[in-house]
Amino acid sequence: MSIKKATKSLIRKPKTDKALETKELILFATTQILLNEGIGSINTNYIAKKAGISIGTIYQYFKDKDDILAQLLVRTIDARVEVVKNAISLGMVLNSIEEIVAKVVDALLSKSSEENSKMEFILFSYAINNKRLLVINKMKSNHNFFMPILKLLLTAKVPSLKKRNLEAVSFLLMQSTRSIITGRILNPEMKISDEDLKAELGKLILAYLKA
Amino acid sequence: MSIKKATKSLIRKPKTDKALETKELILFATTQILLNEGIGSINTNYIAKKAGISIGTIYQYFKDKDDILAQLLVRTIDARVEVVKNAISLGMVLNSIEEIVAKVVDALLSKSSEENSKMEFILFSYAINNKRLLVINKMKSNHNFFMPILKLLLTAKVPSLKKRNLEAVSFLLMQSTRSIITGRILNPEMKISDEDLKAELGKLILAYLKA
Amino acid sequence: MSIKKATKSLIRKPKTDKALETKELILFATTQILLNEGIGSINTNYIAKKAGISIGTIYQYFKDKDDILAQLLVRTIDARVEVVKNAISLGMVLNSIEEIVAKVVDALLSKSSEENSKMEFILFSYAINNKRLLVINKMKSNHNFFMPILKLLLTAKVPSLKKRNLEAVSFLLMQSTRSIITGRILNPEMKISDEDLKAELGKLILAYLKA
Amino acid sequence: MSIKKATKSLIRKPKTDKALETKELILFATTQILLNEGIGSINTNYIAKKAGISIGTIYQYFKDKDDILAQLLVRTIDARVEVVKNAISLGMVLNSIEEIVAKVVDALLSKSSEENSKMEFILFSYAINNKRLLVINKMKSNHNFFMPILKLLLTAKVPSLKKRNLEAVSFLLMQSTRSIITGRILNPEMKISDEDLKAELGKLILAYLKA
DNA sequence: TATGAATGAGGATTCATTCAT
DNA sequence: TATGAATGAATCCTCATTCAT
Repeated sequence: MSIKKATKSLIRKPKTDKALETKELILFATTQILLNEGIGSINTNYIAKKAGISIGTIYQYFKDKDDILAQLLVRTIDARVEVVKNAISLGMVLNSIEEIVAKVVDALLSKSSEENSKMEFILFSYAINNKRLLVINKMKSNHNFFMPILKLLLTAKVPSLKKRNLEAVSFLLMQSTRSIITGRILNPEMKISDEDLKAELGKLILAYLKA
Repeated sequence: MSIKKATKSLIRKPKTDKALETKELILFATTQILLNEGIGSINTNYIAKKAGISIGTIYQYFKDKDDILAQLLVRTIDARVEVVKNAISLGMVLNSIEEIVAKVVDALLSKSSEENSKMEFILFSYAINNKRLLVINKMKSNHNFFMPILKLLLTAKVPSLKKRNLEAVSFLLMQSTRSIITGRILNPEMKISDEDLKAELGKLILAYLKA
Repeated sequence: MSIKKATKSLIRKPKTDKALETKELILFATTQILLNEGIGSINTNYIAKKAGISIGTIYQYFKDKDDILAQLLVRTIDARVEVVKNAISLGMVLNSIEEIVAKVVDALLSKSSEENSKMEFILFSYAINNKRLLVINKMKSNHNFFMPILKLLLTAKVPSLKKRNLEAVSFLLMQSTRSIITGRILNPEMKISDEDLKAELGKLILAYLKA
Repeated sequence: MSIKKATKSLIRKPKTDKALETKELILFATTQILLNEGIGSINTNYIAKKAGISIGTIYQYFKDKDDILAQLLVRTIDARVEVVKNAISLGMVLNSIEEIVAKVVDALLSKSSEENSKMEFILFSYAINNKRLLVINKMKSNHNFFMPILKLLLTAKVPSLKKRNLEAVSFLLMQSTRSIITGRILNPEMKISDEDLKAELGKLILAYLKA
């Protein structure tokens, strides 16, 4: 997450259990601060305090502050990929497109995905706004991994899509889905029920696929 | 040794042409920095330098740094509202829903809206991530102004919508559209042509409305 | 763009000897500047320079500049209380009122109390003039601690006082004494000898008590 | 009130009524701010605003900020002198010392003297704390003017004083009186009534004179 | 005389990072 | 490995004062 110098790099790769735990402590504390107080409250001394360790220790495990955020974003993205994978992989490829969409939408909008979505928004916009290349590349590599699978699935299930710009279709689908998830989180007092939201998102995706 | 002095803010409300011009200079410089270097590069001394004025002058017209960004976001949002207004207002209420959607999509994705969209993303995520209430309220009041109009238009043109949760439908439409616009800007090397994007976004909206 | 971040204050409570020493260094440097150059010359960079530390270190131990002054005033007040306590506590309650007054006056006007008195004037008037509540409250709590003792002592030694407004008597005694001490310090070229001053102050107090 | 440079000095000595009024406006606004908000809220732009004039105009009548405060202090001191003069001058030299003391105490502690006392405290401690020579000298010249008169009066009325250090006696009297006046103002919630305070101050002075 | 836009030195504070122990 | 004291560059903001109109 840093474009700066590349001098010393004696970052410990934690091997002992204890060390691994310490690293988790740091990432956990950071997550808590991000979710509860926002990225404006993130600073290394505060993270150390929340994690119950000393500031020096942070630098045993992370190159710098951005490194913490970057690793956290990577985790967050991976977690979301996992969610989607789990929603589909269960032999579901045999199901109808309606069922698949329902499953995926359900997984993405589930309560358990909420924190991840919020983290993704916070960290992603931070990375974008500060031109953090590492993170942006991670997003892209992720995109590149997912796109072929999505395209394959789509053309298999909705043959009519073959005639359309699949790149664009996938892009629209992903962006829409992402923004609706985030929108709900950023508007906690929104009156729309989870059920309605899931139903409408499913409807939007299917209608668009068959358009 | 505990209570701060509450000096009245002596912000100048520019009345001279000269003063008004200076204020514009500051806002323009800030915009340039935001678009070209990102919000991470924003600092008052740099703004002053870019604007060709002294640091003190900034504080004649703005309460603090955030005040500059807030005023800029307000402008940005107003500009987008204007774009949509212009796209619709031309007696177009008589046209078909297809034509209306095409016009609006065209306006929103036009080259001239690009900077605004980027600004909106930068400033909005900054405001959200730093819990800036003023801005969030501005977004809401804007939302509250637009929603009734949107609902009216939708039910008039697509009667079948009356049976659905209009709140949810509007929310999905607005979020999707917004994120697709932003997504294109954040991915400048994306291979999808503007024409394809406009066509697909129109398709998405119409398909969803008729779903 | 309107609400400030409320980062928890990460003030170090010095536990190492080193740290404790550093904090003393800061307080000592501040005292020197106050006594020699006046509160108009106080600024954090200058304090750091005089203390031989970096500016950041100050903020490891003090919330802000006022916090340094406040802690210094608390010390100053406590020191004066100590002076009076020591002057009386030595089984002196058995002595005559004349002896007690003489002892207290002697202690308060002693050379060793001079710096304290000057500090008290400087810091107290700063606190008053800038509406610093913390300090004012400290003064009051101090007053509340001392008043009952003073009243007890006075009525025991000068029974006739029972008929008078003890609150007022104590107030006049304390204010007069304080201002005479300060007056001498603020007028270093005054021609009155220390002996004369002590004698006269004693006379004033006793005469008033017996009035 | 300034030890700084002595370059340009094109200070207007107001001759027209209008100009005189403007100067009064400035002094009045400054007084209001000092009394209501404290010296920490004094700044030239704020004074100009409160006075309803432009910042530039201030510099037509005053050399710099300190000049305003200095002129205000001179006025304040003169006003107090006037109060004492008026209390005595009315052929009262023929009265008893008890009557004279009562009159003076009454005048000094009167409601109409309150603002003056507060101003004196604020401005005087400001001047002392910032080593403003002009003001300190004004205080001294005032002192030098008053001392002989006070001494004359005292020896005439209380012959026994001739044996004592008159310099010291006068000093103690003036300091005590001053501090009691100020003390009351700085402790507005003090429970002692004005009547009691006046009576006690009179008692203190007389008892001391006859000691 | 009056205006008020502009200036910029001065001073307060933050926070990522280093390094001796 | 862990600690935490120390650093100081970076940034924000204030306010007395000037000067062109």
